[in-house]
Amino acid sequence: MSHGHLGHPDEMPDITSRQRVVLKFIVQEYVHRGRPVGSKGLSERSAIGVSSATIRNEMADLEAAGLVQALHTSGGRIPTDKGYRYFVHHLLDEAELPAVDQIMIRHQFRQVEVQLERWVELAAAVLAETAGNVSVVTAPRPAVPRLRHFELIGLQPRLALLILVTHESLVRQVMVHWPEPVDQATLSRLADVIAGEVSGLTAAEIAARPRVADGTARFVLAQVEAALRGLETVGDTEVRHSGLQNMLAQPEFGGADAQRLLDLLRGGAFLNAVLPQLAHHADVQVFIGDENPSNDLHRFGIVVSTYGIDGEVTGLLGVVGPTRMAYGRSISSVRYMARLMSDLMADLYSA
Amino acid sequence: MSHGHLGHPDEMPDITSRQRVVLKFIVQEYVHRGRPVGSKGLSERSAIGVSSATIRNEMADLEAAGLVQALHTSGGRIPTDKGYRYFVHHLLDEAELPAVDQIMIRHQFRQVEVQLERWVELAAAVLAETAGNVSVVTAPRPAVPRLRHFELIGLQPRLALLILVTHESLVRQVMVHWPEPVDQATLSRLADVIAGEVSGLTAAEIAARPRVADGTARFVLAQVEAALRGLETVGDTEVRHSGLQNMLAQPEFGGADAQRLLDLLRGGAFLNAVLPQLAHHADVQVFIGDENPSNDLHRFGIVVSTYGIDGEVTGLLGVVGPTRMAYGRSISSVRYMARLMSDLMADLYSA
DNA sequence: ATTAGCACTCCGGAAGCGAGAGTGCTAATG
DNA sequence: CATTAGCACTCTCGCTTCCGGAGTGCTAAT
Repeated sequence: MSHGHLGHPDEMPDITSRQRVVLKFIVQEYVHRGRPVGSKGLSERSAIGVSSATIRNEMADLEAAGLVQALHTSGGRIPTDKGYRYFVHHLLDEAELPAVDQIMIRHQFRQVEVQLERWVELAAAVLAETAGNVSVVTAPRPAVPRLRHFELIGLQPRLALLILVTHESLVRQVMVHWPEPVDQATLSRLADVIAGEVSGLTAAEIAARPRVADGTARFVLAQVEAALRGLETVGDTEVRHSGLQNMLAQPEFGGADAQRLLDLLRGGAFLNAVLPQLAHHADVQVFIGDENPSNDLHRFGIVVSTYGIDGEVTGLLGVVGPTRMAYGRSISSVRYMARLMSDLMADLYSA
Repeated sequence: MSHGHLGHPDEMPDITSRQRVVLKFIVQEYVHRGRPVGSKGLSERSAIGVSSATIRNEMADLEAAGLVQALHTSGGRIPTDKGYRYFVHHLLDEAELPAVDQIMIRHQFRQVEVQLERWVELAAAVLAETAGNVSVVTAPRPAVPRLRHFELIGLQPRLALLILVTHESLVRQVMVHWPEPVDQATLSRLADVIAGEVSGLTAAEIAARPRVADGTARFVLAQVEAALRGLETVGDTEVRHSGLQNMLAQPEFGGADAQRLLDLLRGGAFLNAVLPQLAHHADVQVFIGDENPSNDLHRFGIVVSTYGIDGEVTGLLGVVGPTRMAYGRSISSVRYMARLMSDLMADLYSA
């Protein structure tokens, strides 16, 4: 029952086992119904078998321990961020994603075109659906991409399309303006020659090579290097998201919060906030409320995992929701999707 | 002052020139402040110089003509869809986009990587920004794409990446599973041979060719044809959108409407609804409220234009907002962006 | 044709009110 | 000693009520 991997290793308050049951029920009930939960309803609806008065005492203790709070003098308790965290750490029975969902998801992936971009897209859609929240997925990036192949296709006398494929099967296309007109024959020749020399290298290795004499060749090399380097930098990574409807449907998350989240997702702020916090172990990580790095995220809960092939290509995938979210389901979904995407990457990458 | 091109050619009611002034003021004021406008405020704030009583009479006439309506017995008038339409047709002084904005926009386009996908993305962002609404942009599609070049890159013994470039400089990449292992040398040979035969052709023309004997070659051809055909069908065209924040900021557009719009934008329903309505002349078109084809759109206003090179590649670009939106600004923005994108396409496509 | 004046209507926010739910405390109970 | 019934108290929420302000149509005067 201990899941130290799911988050911060802060020591948690000691509470009795019955208090744990109460806390668990409060979290589940509040997540489910959205209303603070009181002693009476708890003693009746739960199978705990003690009277409301006893519950009240336990609740008082839980409140003293900082795990729940009462918004108003009367009106039941809701979990604090710390309460959620305790729940996620110690109280969550981690079920696998239901087999029905698993089958449905695999089926969808079989339907779709075999294409990285489509997978990422689909992963976002599926994740949003199964977790019932906003999902966030980045395309996988190689740690240090190596050039596998590149191609120059003349579009106009002074304009060509440079397509490069990395060893990790990522594709990038860039338009190149020539300083002077170049014909297709020259392009093909150039591509052949240069490809032979630099394929298998990283951007840094290409840059370190001795300079070639030919001006055009040097120019192409520079472009290739720049494009390859573009794949390295995580800064411009695009964050796919999906499922904003789910968030808007939440009553407590009116326009303002959704707006903030949108702003964060656009422009990479989200990634920059989350990424440095991500430890490198492979399992799902959870950030709840004020544990989040960015102030703008302190009303959200984040369940996130990396995926891909360790040391080769990795992407990020997770869900964002209100702190009051179904962490169990989200964790199952994220974990499953991360595994699935990793498998797909493995199929693609290694023989 | 007549702009018959902006929408439906329905005949409009005859109203006096003073009524036109009143209507214009009502639309502008309502768009700006979001509250119904009454006779008193209008007579004071506008430079019209008549008393509120006179305004009331004029308003009654406008209401009889179906151009404005009173939501409640007391509480001012708001424009009807028909009123907006009249405004857009006859009352709008169409200014060009301010020079400052133009410069700013061009600057941004110069900053960004020369790449079609980036342009589309940027166009969406810029349009949302300048129009202050949700923007919608599709990547340009050729009417009938012709193959310019394609490339086969082996990833694994039985998996290869098929990259094809059309005459219009669009790129598409598809993964191909071989029925049996094929090595890179064979791939290159295949690509060379086949490319020579089918480059310059459309999907239909490729399909019509006599069958080649070699099984693998036939397989490749089928894949190429399918991929090329995929570029023809508009069904799966992805609709980029941006600026949802702007919509959420509107008080009257709570979660429900935003949700509906999101649903529409996802899954291509939006395109399918708007596309058949689009006439083929090149200028901006406006759909207001119940003029919209889809019932789901009847609370929205749409300002949209095609862009690209006539008969060659065309895309769609526009903004969606509440019927109460600043049509003038939106039209300027859309028109300008359509021109800009068309110019960029022209640079790319023709010599 | 325009406008001042008037009686009327209706929205929207403030205030009031009771029901329901929840709380802490105390005293009784096993 | 833990548990629980009972009680007095508090607070929210939804309801009504109640104006003030803004807007309207109509009529009569200019």
